Amino acid sequence: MADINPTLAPARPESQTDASAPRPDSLIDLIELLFFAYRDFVGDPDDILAPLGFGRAHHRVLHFVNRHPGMRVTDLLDILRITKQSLGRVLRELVDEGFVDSRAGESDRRQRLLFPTPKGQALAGEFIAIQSRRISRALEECGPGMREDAGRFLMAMIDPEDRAGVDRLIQHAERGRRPR
Amino acid sequence: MADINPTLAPARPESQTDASAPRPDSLIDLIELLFFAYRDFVGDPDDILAPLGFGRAHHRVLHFVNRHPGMRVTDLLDILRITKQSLGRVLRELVDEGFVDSRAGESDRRQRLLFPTPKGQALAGEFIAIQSRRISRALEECGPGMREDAGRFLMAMIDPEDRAGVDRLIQHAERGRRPR
DNA sequence: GAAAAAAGTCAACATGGCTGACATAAATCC
DNA sequence: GGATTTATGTCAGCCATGTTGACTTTTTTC
Repeated sequence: MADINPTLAPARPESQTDASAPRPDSLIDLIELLFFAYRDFVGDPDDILAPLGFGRAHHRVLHFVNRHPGMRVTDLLDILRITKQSLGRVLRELVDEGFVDSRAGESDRRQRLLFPTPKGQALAGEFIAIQSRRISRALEECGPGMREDAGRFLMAMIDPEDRAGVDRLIQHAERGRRPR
Repeated sequence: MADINPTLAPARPESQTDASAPRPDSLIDLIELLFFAYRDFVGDPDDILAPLGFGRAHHRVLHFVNRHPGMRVTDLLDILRITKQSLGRVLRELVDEGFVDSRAGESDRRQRLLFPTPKGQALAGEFIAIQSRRISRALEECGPGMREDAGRFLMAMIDPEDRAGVDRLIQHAERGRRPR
């Protein structure tokens, strides 16, 4: 990234900040780091998506379908917090191109349960691999303990009322049940 | 509900993980936590933006203009990594509505140097306040030391070749608004 | 004086959000 | 058994924000 224009000295009114007390200012660097970190993080899958004619929306959908095979459309809407129509467009493309399979539920035949096809699993695996590589590298640079610390920090950044749901979602995939 | 995908299901790493070396698979939870954390994080300013008829693009532009008063359009393009045309649209609205001021450079009159107006500073301050509040709360929940740890982790998540630039960007603004 | 740089603009298009209205099948309630 | 609710899908259109490509103007630099 290039240097910011160094030629001008702006006069700012509040430049007489008092460096002693913990200023709200002191967290701006974390705000910006989160911006840049996330930008690179979600940029990783782009190279894989582009040749397929897919975008980031496809990534998100396929990721969660793959993580929670058999999830309902409603579950997905709840996780992604987008409208049925927005999801429908992306989901249809994933089904048409053979990355996701949609079958009627056995107990409730109104439901369409979503499953990744082998092709879909492979693609989802690529996304996980490339993003895991970035995280893994970052954790190694930070030394031991950061895996847990980062997890706690990120969880604490989530709206308190959503944390239980997110936790269930993560745990759930590791136990093999459907989100409720 | 049975697990239909035994091929992906072994991605239940935690069951037989040895804690020594982080395997790629074990990082899926961090991938998802980052997704949810960032979603809530960037969702904060939305309530402020909506009544103004602005979107997240306006937020990003105003933030960096406010942090680096007198920056050139080129600098902003470099930070945001969007096209001149995309930026132009958003920037014009911010200027028209009196949040950003654009003046010709003194030493190089081709340049348009960007400054936040008092109104722009106030709005940018609101964004910083609400996002700082979330981070601050998260850090408190995590205990001491997390501020530095989170900073190191996030920096390590950035593409190595960009880190120096990001660091310069952050330092530059925090070191008083004087050119070096 | 020519070339390069900084910025702006026009036109067209893609992605992925959104609202509103409506359709269908299946489950559930009374 | 009929009414209602639920889960899903779909059409139509709009909006925000990204893209490419071509071109202009002003100013600086070589």
